[in-house]
Amino acid sequence: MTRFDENDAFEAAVPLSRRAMAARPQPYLDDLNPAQRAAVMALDGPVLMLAGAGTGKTKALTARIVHLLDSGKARPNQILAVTFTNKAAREMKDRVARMLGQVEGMPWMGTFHSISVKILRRHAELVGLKSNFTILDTDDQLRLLKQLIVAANIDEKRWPARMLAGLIDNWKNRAWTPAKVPASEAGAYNNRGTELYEQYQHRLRELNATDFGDLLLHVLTIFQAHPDVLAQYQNWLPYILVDEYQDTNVAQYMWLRLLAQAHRNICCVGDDDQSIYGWRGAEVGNILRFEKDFPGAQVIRLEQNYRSTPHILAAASGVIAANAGRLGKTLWTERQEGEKVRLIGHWDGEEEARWIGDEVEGFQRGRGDLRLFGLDDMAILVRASHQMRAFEDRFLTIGLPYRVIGGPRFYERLEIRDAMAYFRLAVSPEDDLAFERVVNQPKRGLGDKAQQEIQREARSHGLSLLEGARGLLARGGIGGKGAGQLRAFVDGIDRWHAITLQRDHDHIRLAEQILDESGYTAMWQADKTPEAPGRLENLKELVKALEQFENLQGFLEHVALIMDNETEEAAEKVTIMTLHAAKGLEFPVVFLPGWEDGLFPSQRSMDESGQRGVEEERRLAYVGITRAEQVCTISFAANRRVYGQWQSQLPSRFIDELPAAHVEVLTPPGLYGGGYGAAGMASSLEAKAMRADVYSSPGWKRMQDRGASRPVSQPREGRHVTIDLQAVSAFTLGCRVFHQKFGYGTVQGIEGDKLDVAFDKAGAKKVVAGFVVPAQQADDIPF
DNA sequence: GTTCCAACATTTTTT
DNA sequence: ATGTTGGAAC
Repeated sequence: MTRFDENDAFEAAVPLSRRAMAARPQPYLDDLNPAQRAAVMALDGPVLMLAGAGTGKTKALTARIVHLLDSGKARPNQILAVTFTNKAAREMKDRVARMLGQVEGMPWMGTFHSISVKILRRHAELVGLKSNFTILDTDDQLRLLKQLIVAANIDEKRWPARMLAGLIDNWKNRAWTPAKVPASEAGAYNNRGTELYEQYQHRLRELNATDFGDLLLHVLTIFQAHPDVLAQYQNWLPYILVDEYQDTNVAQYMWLRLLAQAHRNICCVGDDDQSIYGWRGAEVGNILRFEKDFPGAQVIRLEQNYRSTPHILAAASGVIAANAGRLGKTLWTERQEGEKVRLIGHWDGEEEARWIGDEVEGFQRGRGDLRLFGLDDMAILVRASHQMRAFEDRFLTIGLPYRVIGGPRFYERLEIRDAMAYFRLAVSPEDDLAFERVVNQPKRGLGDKAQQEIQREARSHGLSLLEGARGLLARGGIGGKGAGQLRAFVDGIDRWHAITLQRDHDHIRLAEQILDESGYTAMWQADKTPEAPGRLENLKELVKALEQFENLQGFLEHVALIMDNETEEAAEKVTIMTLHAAKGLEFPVVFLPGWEDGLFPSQRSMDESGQRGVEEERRLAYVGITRAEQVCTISFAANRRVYGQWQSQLPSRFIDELPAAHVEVLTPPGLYGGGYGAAGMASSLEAKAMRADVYSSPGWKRMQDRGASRPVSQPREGRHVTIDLQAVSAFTLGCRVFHQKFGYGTVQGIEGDKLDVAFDKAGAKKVVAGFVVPAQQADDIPF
């Protein structure tokens, strides 16, 4: 973690010296194109940099920072540079450092959350917190909510805590404090949503804790309620830069607007076509209305692409063109060479994995006239993480080294979270959530009963759980084997806590001591399940990670905000990851498998968000294609096993949108000459004929022999039926409908453009009317 | 208090 | 198919 001087960050703005104004060579401007240079030089007034994929936006952004400093306009601590991820923040820091040779003085470069924490620690008392508040992660949050749900006598089965957590998160993303949640949301979570939200916030305050949403929301509240504090920050930070602006949610937007109001010197960089986080509150609208929010804003488009071949750009543009309401950009490149985007259909998912494995090996050895590619140059980008498995299986079989990005993160693993809870207890023994997590981990014979006793004791005296336990032991309120174990646990915490208070204690040694004395290490050593050795390994790694910090406290703070795990192994490997994880990356060779309707675009996205959902999926397709520098291969399978069930698939509607002139359709290899290779590009009638062909093919018979079931009739027309809002009237209560994925069902309810449908096979689901057809329409289509 | 089995869900993910 | 979770049996 980059260390910075607290005082430096909060130092009042000092008039600039003249020395910086002196003429100096400005090499960082030299290798910019005209658009980039315009974005860098426009230092007065609001700027929106619309930067398409691969157009050098990070370069322009960092050059702008350097220019701000170099021209003497701003001192390093006067620039607020916000990103979404730690990775992006790190990259920006690195690049500024490379251009300038130092970043120590840039205390306000970081993620929305890390900057918010810095502000909130200073003004915590304004929102009823102490400045040493703890930051809860999703797990702690859920446990807290569960307690509230139980206390409120709600059936947790029908109203899961996850749902409430999601709801509260959504509200916080929209900057709604409990008091500001609009009446229209009153029905949420069985009519008790707002009430529980309020209780939750109350509990958090009692625990002197915040969740991630609070970090932003509290700062927002402070800014709104205390104009003097806001004015202070406005003066401190007259220059604002924002990366990935298309991903900001309403709370972040308000946060930014308040800070930018005074000086109006804000530069936002983003690409409306790459907004793929709508489902977690990102508002494309923020970028679309930038010019309205900041009148007189300059909009600068970066359109020259330095990454991909013309064919790849054309394919991506063709797909994204189908979206409505874009700001619009036309990517171009000076490059001439390059091959077309390749499209291939496969019989099933396994064949697809096999083929891609072969291709990867082919590229590695050098394929025809193409240059050799290393494994690091190749990536497989999937829509959903469960698609990764097929590739892992295949690559293991053929011994192809691969790396999966986006598995469960290190700090989210069970054993790491347990160990961290022990550390938390050692640092702050009053941390009740940590106490709860590990009192009985390893098993100490302290089950529900004993824990309830501790709770009661603590609550009745207004003490922490640890003190409650101590009190219970003192008055003999607990008996048997549990008592001795609890005594040892309490003593242990006291002992460890005492050590943390010593100056110059060895915190690494302490960590080892905690894990040993608590019996936690022993617990995993005794465990004979196959994953136990791995877990022990992880614990060792955790202790090693401590070396970079001065004490446990600093480490815990870091982990709460960072939560990532960048163990980069050197060996060459193919990368497998989701499309979401791939944003911001690039690879010479990209494979995009699984382009089948229902998988990509995802059925759920369409059912829940209708046309808006399809548009976001389409942006995801755009992100996918534009990751490729030289070779981009899109593929789909006619049959796929989904949750252990064979399903016949239709090529993605996005395949229909690919501009044929830039696509090379590869003949499907193998036995099954069903003609699926071009199905996605054929007219619907032809496609239907081809499907009929496939179902009568020997290949399909063979699949049936292997246990595949005959697919539900999936009318291709269904994919393109778009029923406008009035046409919801085509549906009545009780009418029969047909859905691509779930088959036949009966309409149970109608709300707006959503239908509540009881499907014969899949149970009750809510779907957008545009994505089901009246049953008789489906019956008309022969199969 | 612990272990085992049936029911259940199952896009995407950062902080 | 597979992993998680809650409740019943031990």
